[in-house]
Amino acid sequence: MNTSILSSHSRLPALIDRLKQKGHRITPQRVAILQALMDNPGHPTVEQVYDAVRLRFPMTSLATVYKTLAMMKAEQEVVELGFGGTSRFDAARPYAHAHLICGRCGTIADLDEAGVPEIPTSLGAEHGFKVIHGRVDYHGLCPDCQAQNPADL
Amino acid sequence: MNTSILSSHSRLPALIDRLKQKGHRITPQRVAILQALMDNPGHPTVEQVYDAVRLRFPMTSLATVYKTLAMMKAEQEVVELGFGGTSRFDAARPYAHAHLICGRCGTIADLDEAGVPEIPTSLGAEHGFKVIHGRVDYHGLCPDCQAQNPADL
DNA sequence: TTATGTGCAAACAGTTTGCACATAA
DNA sequence: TTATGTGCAAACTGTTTGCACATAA
Repeated sequence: MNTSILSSHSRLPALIDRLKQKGHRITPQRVAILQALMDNPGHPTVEQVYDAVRLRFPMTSLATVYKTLAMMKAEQEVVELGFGGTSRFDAARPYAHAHLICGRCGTIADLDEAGVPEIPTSLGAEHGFKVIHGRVDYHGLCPDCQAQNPADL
Repeated sequence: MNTSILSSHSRLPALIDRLKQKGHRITPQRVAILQALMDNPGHPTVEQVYDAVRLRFPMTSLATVYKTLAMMKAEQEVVELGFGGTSRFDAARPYAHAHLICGRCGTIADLDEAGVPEIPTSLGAEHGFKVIHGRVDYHGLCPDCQAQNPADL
């Protein structure tokens, strides 16, 4: 179990309050979706969120998951990360992390606390762009794929 | 016109040679696709590459563009960048650049030569991961969207 | 009570694939 | 000559939407 001081236990109620104050209703489905997002330390696909949600609320539909994620994205509570075909979602976590993405097998590994530049809030001042979330990806080849096709490298 | 010292004029023949040496045939369609990729300083969608290609070779099909891009990705001559729904492609350019992505309107702006960390080749040594291409995105709100809905921010 | 959210199923958009024909080497 | 690439159209996958019903506030 994740024992991070930033686990969902401390962040979920605050998130619910923020959504309520913006006029969104808090349904059991949404609570389950929010929990699934905050409990997942990775970058789950919509399908993975859906599966996690159904453990609590089996009657939740995929469409509702999509709609709720869209709402949260609009409220900037979540960041949509496109990795190739499928979208993945990342609850706007306060700590930065980089991704190691294998171009051959598609594996996405996390690289916490390394190689990630601090988010330059100065960007806002210079370009008028308000930065919510910084993302760093390293595309390349994972060890397995390097070993499998040495001739191609 | 792009007057960069790294323009397609100097890079295209070398790219063609590399593909030939790997056993790929060089068809007129492929040349047009390669040129379109190298001439585009941004991160074109498949459709945009397709449109550019048709200016030279109107008979080129979309399927061929997809197939050629897949081949180039496998050969690591191009990086596929997923931004939300559609994929975009970036000829593996030797200079780093960051993206400013507006979560509301979807605009993607380039931020050359700023905020981009040098690609840590040390990653390879530590994790066995061979880095081909580093990517830095800043998700947030563009100036226009900040102005349009100040109440939501 | 009533504006908002849910669930289903149909519609969509982007991407991939199979196969007959064309062609680079 | 022949293995490889092309083009078409059909198939797929992930995502979005319309609408009747349910429900949080």
